[in-house]
Amino acid sequence: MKKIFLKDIAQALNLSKTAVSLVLNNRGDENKISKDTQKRILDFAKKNNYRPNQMARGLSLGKSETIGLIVPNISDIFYARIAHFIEIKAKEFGYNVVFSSSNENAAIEKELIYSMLNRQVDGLIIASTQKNEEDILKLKEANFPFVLIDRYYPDIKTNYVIVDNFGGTKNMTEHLLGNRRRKIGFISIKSQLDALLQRRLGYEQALTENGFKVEPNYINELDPFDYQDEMKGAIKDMVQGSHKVDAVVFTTHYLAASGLRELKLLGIEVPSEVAIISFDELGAFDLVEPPITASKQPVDAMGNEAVEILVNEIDKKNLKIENERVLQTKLLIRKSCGV
Amino acid sequence: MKKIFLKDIAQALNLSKTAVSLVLNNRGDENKISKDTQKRILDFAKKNNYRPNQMARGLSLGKSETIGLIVPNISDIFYARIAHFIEIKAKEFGYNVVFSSSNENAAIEKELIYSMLNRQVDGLIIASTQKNEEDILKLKEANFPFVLIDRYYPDIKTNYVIVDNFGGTKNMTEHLLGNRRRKIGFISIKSQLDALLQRRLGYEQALTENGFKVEPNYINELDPFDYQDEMKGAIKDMVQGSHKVDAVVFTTHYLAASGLRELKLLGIEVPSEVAIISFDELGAFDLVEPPITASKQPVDAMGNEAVEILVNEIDKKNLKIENERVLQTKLLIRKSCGV
DNA sequence: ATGAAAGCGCTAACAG
DNA sequence: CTGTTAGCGCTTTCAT
Repeated sequence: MKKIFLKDIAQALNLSKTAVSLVLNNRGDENKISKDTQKRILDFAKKNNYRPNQMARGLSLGKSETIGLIVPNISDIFYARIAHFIEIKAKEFGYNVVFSSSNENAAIEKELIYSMLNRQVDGLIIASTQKNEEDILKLKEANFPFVLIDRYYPDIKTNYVIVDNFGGTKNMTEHLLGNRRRKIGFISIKSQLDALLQRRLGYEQALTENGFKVEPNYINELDPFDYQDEMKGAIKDMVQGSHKVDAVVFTTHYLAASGLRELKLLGIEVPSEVAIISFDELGAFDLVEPPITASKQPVDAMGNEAVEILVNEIDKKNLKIENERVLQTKLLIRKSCGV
Repeated sequence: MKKIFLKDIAQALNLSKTAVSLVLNNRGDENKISKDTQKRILDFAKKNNYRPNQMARGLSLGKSETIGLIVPNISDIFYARIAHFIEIKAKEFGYNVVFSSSNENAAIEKELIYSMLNRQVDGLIIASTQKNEEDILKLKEANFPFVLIDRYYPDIKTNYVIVDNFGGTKNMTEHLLGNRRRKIGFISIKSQLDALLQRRLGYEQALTENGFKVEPNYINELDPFDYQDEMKGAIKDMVQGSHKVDAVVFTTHYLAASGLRELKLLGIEVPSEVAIISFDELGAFDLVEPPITASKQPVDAMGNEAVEILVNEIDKKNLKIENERVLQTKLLIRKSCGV
């Protein structure tokens, strides 16, 4: 375990640091260093377990071979899974990943971005609060490699990998319509997030396109930090109140879970009395009673493509990878929407 | 966004780099630098958005203010949640965290440990595969700060924060016994993990202590990478076969979920035909039908304490924080165990 | 084919 | 109170 440095191996082998460095970075051949010398260096390094100090290397190279990941909350299974795929893909390209959670707070996110820049990350993957237009613009102007995931800035041209929120929700709503539900409620989160707006638009479009009209009373957007408490009222009002909704679209997995919890407490039968459907999926949605029909997001593709685009940017290979990706969700039909 | 360096601000203000560095590191007073000069420096830095290069700083200081986190799989909600708490706590102390998943593979874990060391992390938090005794020992001998979480090495004296696996499972089993279940099955994962061994011992102890004997046929340990497939057979055998078990203890949340899935497929009623109980909890276990009684692990405390112990180690403050922590689980009684 | 030397940006003795 | 100087460990130009 005792540390050995570049110069140690140079001394031991009676060579220059240059030679050693070159060989260790696989540039021995191109610098015409004798096969024999190369072998000696490599062997010695292996034998003594040489491990370059990445801070020194990074300082010298001006890069860290690290990518930064900023998400609202790493303990949200959705982001955790994305992180997982990002990690795997990043490693393929030789990058490490450092993560931080913004807690959906723009100020924190801003701080995180700069903190990561100080840390000399080579690129950034951000699931932004969408309230940091300014800093995203700065990144862009500075030509710093980054890609947005999950959420993007419609007004800024950047790399991004998102999901078709509009289409996904439209599809969900049509599924409900197809199951002869006519009074379809919509429970979402009060937020400026474009994703959430798109989900509402998708819902509305499905209705109008099919000749139904959008009933504002059927729409309820809850406080993001207080949705659990507000859910009870929302459900009562929508399902038991005068509206008598016969289905509800939940725009996130945790809303669907929370909603179902309340429905159960109120003794309301799903799907006979009310059908429910969820945008985004939870691992146990198939075990819940009734199993919840949900639109599954392609987290794997999201993570993979984000890294690919990012690394491409970093390397400036400019392989012309398409860098504005809108992925499709997949409807998993279970029992919560009836027949 | 244009980068500004320490020397830029020194030049601009006609000062030395030293002065600037000192002030920026809050050591202005102790070095008797005039309040006025300090203010000028601070103001200028703020105004020009000075951000020190952490690689340079780290190289110079010999530390990175980063802690490394190695877990089996960051997309497992259990580890994701721990990561979340670790992140928060680490930030309190001024540390960033870089994570990597070992995929429960000792070789990968080993590689990760060294890769993180190269990255000059100041300390490590590891949920180890428990197959890297050698490297853990090396860390210890090298006096490198680290703390084990979730899994530890019984034979090595280290810092660790784990959970009372034995007690938790004993408690679960007794709960079943208390509900008049007499033929209690046990489904776990085939593994060398001490945690899993302890869970089995807890189960067995509960039985013998209460005058029942351990029936090997009631115990089934599945392949970690193939448990989904093997689950069907296990359930069939145990519940429908000659054994006719009337309860089963699952040692992880994913086993419980998988087991319940099979139970449902086979049309077996829970809890009337068979009760189930889970070590460790999933967010939706209260929504599942029936809601699953589970032993909840204190992920928050686990993350928090791990960081506290680690930072204490790093700072060598030696505050004599107790550094071998065994936390208690909490049984959440729901409906899957009957009355 | 190999080595000397400068430099990445910052910190820290030490000397004034 | 401030500045000079010497590193931290590695990469890289430029001679040789």
